[in-house]
Amino acid sequence: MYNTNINNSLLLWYDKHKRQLPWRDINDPYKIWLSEVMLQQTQVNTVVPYYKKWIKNYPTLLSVAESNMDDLLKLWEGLGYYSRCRNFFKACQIIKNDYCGIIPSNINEFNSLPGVGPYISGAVMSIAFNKSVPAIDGNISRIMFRYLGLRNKTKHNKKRIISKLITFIKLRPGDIIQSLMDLGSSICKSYSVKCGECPLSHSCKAFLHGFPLKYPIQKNKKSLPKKNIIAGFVQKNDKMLIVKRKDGGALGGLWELPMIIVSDNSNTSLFKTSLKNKYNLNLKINNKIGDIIHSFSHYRMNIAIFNCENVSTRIDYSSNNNIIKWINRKEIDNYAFHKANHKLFELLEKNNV
DNA sequence: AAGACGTGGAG
DNA sequence: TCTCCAAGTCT
Repeated sequence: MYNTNINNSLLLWYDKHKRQLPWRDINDPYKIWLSEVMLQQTQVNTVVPYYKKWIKNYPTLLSVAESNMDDLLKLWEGLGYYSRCRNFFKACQIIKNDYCGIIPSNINEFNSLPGVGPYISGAVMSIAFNKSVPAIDGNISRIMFRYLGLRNKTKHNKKRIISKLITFIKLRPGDIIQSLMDLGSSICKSYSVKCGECPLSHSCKAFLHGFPLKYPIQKNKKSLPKKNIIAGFVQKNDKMLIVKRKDGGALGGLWELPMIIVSDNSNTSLFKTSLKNKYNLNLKINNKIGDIIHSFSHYRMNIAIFNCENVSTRIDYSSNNNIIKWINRKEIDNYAFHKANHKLFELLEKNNV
């Protein structure tokens, strides 16, 4: 059941080729966990500066648990998938309150925390606690499909992959898991392979069959839907209006210029109505400043931004529990905005608005 | 179970 | 410019 040869080959390769990363060669489960959360669907080079900045500000789990959502989101700003940040914060608070601040080394307890799924629990168990628990991320999945010569991502095949991985990880499980991820990022990539440098090629079925890139079969994706959006640069005296997005939804907890989805973003009447309904603001909408394009993983948006004046006579902005603020342009850095806003801010600068 | 959820980089 | 991807999880 235990594959000594593969275990040795991987460890030899890893000891020679492992990447030096800020979360390597430590066994603090808090730091390992944080790195895994940040690395979800996100490239290593993107994560490194965010990870360093976070650890500098929050060196311990307790410091996170005692922080607040706004400050944490500000550190996460630009990294994307913001529910990761919200869930990590919640999970740290749960550990503080229910586990005396100690990260549970029991996989079922750890796996029950928000934002912790099968991959992260396996990764933390193996890397931080040195337990022989499999962890399957995109890299390891691809490598194992190729290694076993499997093409279809069926439930049955996924089970075979887990069983096979378990035979690899008896000795130094955390290093084996990380060696496979390094292998997947440098040698056994989605669209290119260097089988000549791979420590597994001698027993890799996809390699032996001659066409490793054909394993596994990729699903073709649907094209991105497009959404038209109107945003407003709304001024009152020297300040501009920003609004906070509702927790829980997309980009939850982040700030943005007021914006709405419309079918035709040259028609501003709906925008005017929306700001009246949501914030009890009366707007005079002036010239269009420009457009920006911004894509998410699941849709592409075209945002037209208009110059607006607040002409409300009454100061009553508390309707519907919507949180808004009037800020000076110099205060932008104090709030976490999603990327589309930074593109809009650049546009304002460029047009001397 | 398929779609939502962000962003930047590579080709 | 466009498409696909990069250490997944939640609903």
